[in-house]
Amino acid sequence: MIAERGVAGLKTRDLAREIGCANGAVYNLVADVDELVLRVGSRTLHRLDKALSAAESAGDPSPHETLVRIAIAYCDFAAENLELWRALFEHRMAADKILPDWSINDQMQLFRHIYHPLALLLPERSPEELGITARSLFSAVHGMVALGLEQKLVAVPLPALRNEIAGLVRAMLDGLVARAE
Amino acid sequence: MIAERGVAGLKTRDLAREIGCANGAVYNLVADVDELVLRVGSRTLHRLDKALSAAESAGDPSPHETLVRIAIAYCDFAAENLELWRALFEHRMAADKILPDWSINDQMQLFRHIYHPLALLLPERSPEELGITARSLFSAVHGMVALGLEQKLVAVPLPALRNEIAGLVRAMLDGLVARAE
DNA sequence: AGGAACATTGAACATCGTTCAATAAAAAAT
DNA sequence: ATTTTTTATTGAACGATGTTCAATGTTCCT
Repeated sequence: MIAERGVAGLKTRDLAREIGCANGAVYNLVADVDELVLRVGSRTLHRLDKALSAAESAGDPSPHETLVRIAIAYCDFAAENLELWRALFEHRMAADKILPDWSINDQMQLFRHIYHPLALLLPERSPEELGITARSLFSAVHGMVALGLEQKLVAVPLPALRNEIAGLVRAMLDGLVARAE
Repeated sequence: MIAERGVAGLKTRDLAREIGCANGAVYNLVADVDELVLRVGSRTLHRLDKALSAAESAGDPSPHETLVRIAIAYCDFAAENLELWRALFEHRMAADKILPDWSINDQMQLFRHIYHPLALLLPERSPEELGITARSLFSAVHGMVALGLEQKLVAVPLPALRNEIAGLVRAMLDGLVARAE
C-alpha cells in the first residue's frame, strides 16, 4: 500500500480490509503505524542493499567506477521504488520515541558499500575518517537524488539526473584524491 | 508554532487560540493548512536567501571560497532554524494540488547564489549547463545537511559537519575545474 | 436608518490512529 | 470428553484533527 499510495496513503482500516481482519487486529501484529512503516522500511533497505551489492561487483572494478555505479544504482532504485524509498526518509515519528536497534542497524549497512572502494582510493585515511567521508559521499548523492526526483520543482528527466550524478561523483572523487596527495 | 513544535505540531485549533479567533476563522486567512505551511515556507526561504547573500559577499571573493561560505551558511541556517527549514522539504501535499507560482519562484531564487561564482569557475559552460550544475551542487550540500542534522542516526557535532561540508565542496569544485580543463 | 457585503463563530462532519470490553477460538488441564 | 485457562479477534467507542457551514455579528455605503 505504501508503494502504491505513499506513506500518507497507508490507513489501518484499508490495511485491515486488505489482509482480511478487523481494524483493531492490526495491533496484534504491530505496536503502531510507526513500527509498521519501519518494518516496511527494513525490507526496502534490504532490497536496496542487494541492488547496491550488485552494482558494486558488476563491471569495471576500479574504485572510481565502482563508486559511480553504486551512486547510479542508488538513483535507479529510488526512481523505481519511489514511494517506498521516500518512506525511508520522510516519515518522522514523535521525537521521544526511540528507533529500535534493528532499524538503526539496517541503515548503517548502506555505508558499507561505499567504504571499501573509498578505502582503496584514499589509503592514507584512518577508518574513522573514511567512515565520515563515506557518509558524506552518500549524503551528497542522496541529496541529488532526493531533489532530482522531486516533482514539485523542475522535473529532471531521469537520464539527465543519472548523468549529473555520475559527473559530480567523479568530480568529488577526483577532488578528494587530488587533495589527499 | 512550526519553529517550536515542528510542522506536525501545527494544529488549527492551537493556532486559532494563539491568534485569538475561532477555529473556523483560520480559513478566512488561508485556504487550508497546506497554504499556511507554504506561506511560512516563503518567509523562511526569504530569510535563507538573505543569509546566503550575506555569505556570498563577505570575505575572500574567490569563487572557490565564496561557494564554500555559501554552503556553510546553508548548513548554519538549517541548524539554527531546524524545524522551519525542515518544513520546506518534508511537507508533502496531495499529489493533485499544484504549487502556486509564488512558491515555485521562491525556491528558484536559491540557485542564483551558486550560479554566479560557478560561472566564474567554469567559464566554458553554457548557461543551461551551469544551471544544472548549480542545482546539483546545491542538492549535494543539501543532502549532507539533511542527513547530518538527522538525529536518528549517529549525531554528528555541528562543527564536524561544517568541516565535512567545506571539505567535500572544495573537492567537488576542484574536481569540476580539473575535468573542465 | 436600512441593507448589502463581509467576518466570525462554534457546532457538526468525516477521517484518522488507537483502545478495550466483549466474544470466540485454541490450548491445556483434569 | 469436559472444564478451565490462555490467547486471538472483533467492532464499537474515544479523542484528535482538518474542514465546512448555517447562524450571527459587524462594517460601511447610500
